[in-house]
Amino acid sequence: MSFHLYDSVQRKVVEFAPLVPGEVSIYCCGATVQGAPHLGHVRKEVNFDVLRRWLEHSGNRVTMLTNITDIDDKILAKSAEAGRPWWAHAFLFEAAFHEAFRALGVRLPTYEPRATGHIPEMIELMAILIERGHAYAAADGSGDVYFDVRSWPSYGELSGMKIEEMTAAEDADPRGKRDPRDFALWKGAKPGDPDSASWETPWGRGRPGWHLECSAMAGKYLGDAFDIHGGGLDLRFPHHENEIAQSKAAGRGFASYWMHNAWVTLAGEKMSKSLGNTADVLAAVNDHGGRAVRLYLAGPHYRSAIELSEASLTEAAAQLARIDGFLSRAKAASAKFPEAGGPVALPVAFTEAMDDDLGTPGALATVFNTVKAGNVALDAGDLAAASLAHTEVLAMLDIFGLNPSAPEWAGAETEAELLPVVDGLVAALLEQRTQARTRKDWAAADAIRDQLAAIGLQVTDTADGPRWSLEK
RNA sequence: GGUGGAGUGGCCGAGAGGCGAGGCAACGGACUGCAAAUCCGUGUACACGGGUUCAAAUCCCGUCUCCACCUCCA
Repeated sequence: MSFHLYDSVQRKVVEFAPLVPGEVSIYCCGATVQGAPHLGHVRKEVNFDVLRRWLEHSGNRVTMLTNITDIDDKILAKSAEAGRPWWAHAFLFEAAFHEAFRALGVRLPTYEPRATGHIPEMIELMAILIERGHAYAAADGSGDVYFDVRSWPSYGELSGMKIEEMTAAEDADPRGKRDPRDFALWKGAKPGDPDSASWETPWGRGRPGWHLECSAMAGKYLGDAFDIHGGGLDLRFPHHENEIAQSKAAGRGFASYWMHNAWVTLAGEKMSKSLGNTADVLAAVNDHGGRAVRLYLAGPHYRSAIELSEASLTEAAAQLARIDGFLSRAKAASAKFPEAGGPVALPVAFTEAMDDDLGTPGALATVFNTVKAGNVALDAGDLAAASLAHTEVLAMLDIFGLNPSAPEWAGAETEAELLPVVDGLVAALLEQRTQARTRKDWAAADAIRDQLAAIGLQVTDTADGPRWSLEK
């Protein structure tokens, strides 16, 4: 079975066929860098990072494009509040997003263009749309440029909404719009806006509307047509609907497939800045570890809402501990493993699950089944089977981005440098404990173990001798 | 009002006509000096009411509840 995905336009799972076999282009709407990232934001990054890894594993060269919206109403408003230039504000939070991604092992996209760096491409796109009769400069001379939704018959193809049934926002100021449902491609500069926040166009000074930048940048880096467009479910309307309209009306093929990830919820409600129910990414990583948070986000299916709680993060950490427990057990025995022959094939159940619309829950179940099989093999002294399970588990964790020895988790250099030192010290103590146990001095043996436990080191006795691990 | 989605065991979370995904927690057992880890075992779950079918968590009809989007949102 080849890769299948749920396409939000067709509303069903369909076979995936890239425009160019072996090459996949993905555009994924990125952050508006107006404030700090929360767990909801990073779910999208983790989900699409797993998609990217899976497509690459399946033999594709993936070009991943994620934009940064570094100019918009909120950035201007919030930077003014904070008393810093809008561009400094945007950069501050761009860095915060990057830090959150790093903490979760999310790889940087292939390209990550900023909206403000692509004004000429936007002007070009607007010129085409105006020429074709799909856009117009506002009659009030404000410098606004609008897309004429009535000029585009298939407007609504993604969201399923009909223009007649759309209710215009109550507080919307129609300004120079011909129809209240027309959306802004470009926003004319307003009095009081910083000079640096507007650019010259044939229709007056102004700045990009939110929707236009994505079409302009996707066109520049991925071409008129590309494979997958992704983003959060809330972007389906209006943002993605508008992207489709303005791109196709300009004669571009745009995306073949649309993928949308669901929410992280808190008490059943979507996490969002406007509701104020956000959870800080770095705090969660600090409490539970980046890999546990990543597992929490990547384990459930990307189209299911997931409820955030302290318990759900703790459980993810427990799941990871089970996997890591096997990995360290297998590593301890690996010196005796037979030579591996050839590349590792992933378990069929894993591949089938992932090929079916990125079925991470089924794929994760396969990880656990393989962990169990590996533990059974270790118990039975079946080194060949244990070795196979070990390599399979690592290969599956690579797809999830959870392989503990992968570069993205080796980031903490000091940790990596200190590890051999700690290992040597603990080994010396464990040697003393082993001697105490040999002479059945349980009090002394337990004292050493308790001492280590007190500083967060857990000692486990195994047939191959004691092992230690850090409590999370 | 329009457009989508959801309700599954103590908890999280898959599945989408027939065999109980997986994990966490709990209980029993094996192993262990003890513990931890590991393994073995233990569950008659699918919002409610009808219907179709040999068979329904899954399909149909109705009802209830919740969530999201409708030009700010991952």
